[in-house]
Amino acid sequence: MGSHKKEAFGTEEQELAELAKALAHPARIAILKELARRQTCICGEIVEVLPLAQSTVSQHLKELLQAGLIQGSVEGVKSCYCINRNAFTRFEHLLQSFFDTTMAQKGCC
Amino acid sequence: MGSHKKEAFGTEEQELAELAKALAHPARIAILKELARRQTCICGEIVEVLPLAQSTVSQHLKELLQAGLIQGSVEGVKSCYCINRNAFTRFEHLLQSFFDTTMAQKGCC
DNA sequence: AAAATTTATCGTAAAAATACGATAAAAAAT
DNA sequence: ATTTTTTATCGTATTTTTACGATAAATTTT
Repeated sequence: MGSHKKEAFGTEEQELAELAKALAHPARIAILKELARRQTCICGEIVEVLPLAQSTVSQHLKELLQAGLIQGSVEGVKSCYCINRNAFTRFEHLLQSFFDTTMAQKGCC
Repeated sequence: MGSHKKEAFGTEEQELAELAKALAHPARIAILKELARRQTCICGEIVEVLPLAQSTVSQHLKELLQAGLIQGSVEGVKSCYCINRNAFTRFEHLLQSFFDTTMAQKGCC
């Protein structure tokens, strides 16, 4: 019990679910917004903006990285993150086709 | 410790995160697609389509209900679910403004 | 060289999500 | 009236997520 079972679904569904999961916490949405807001894609000032400990923010950043929504590069002792626009575009396309499918017909309830 | 901390963020961020979380599992995406596919918004044939136990599907349906993405009505012994188009529209708007914000400028990495 | 800064990772704890079987409750069929 | 069907809920086990403090590793600053 409590297993995965996610492999049993289509790859598009899995992909969309993964990306949606990355957005499934307000902290990560806030991080993405903050990364977009700063013209310099600077890093751990994010920690100052969020009401979370540094290690927790680092963990959220890691999840966003794994989902592919952000990119990171080390710059001296500071790490620099920024939005991965390609992944965002892919995300938009997946959502588009999802909404196209689900909103196609009138509701019946 | 594993507390919430979600209240510390903006309501729009919380709202979007909630909706994204509802999409954060392929089974729920598959359920929504199936509900949209059938012209009659019928119910637990979903169980036959998904590779999950009846109780698990029921649990996923409950989460979709709580997120507001579907509506349910009891019809005799069968329960009938269908997509809540209003919630979907709201979801689309929230995503729109999120993408508008995050895709506004060129990446810098 | 020593101290301070920055960030990732480890360890840990608590909470939430995932999944199933068993069971209950209600309606339909026999 | 009894049996069957349908679905929600309960109990439980496992896994994942969330969060923090402590620490390590690397680079600056002093």
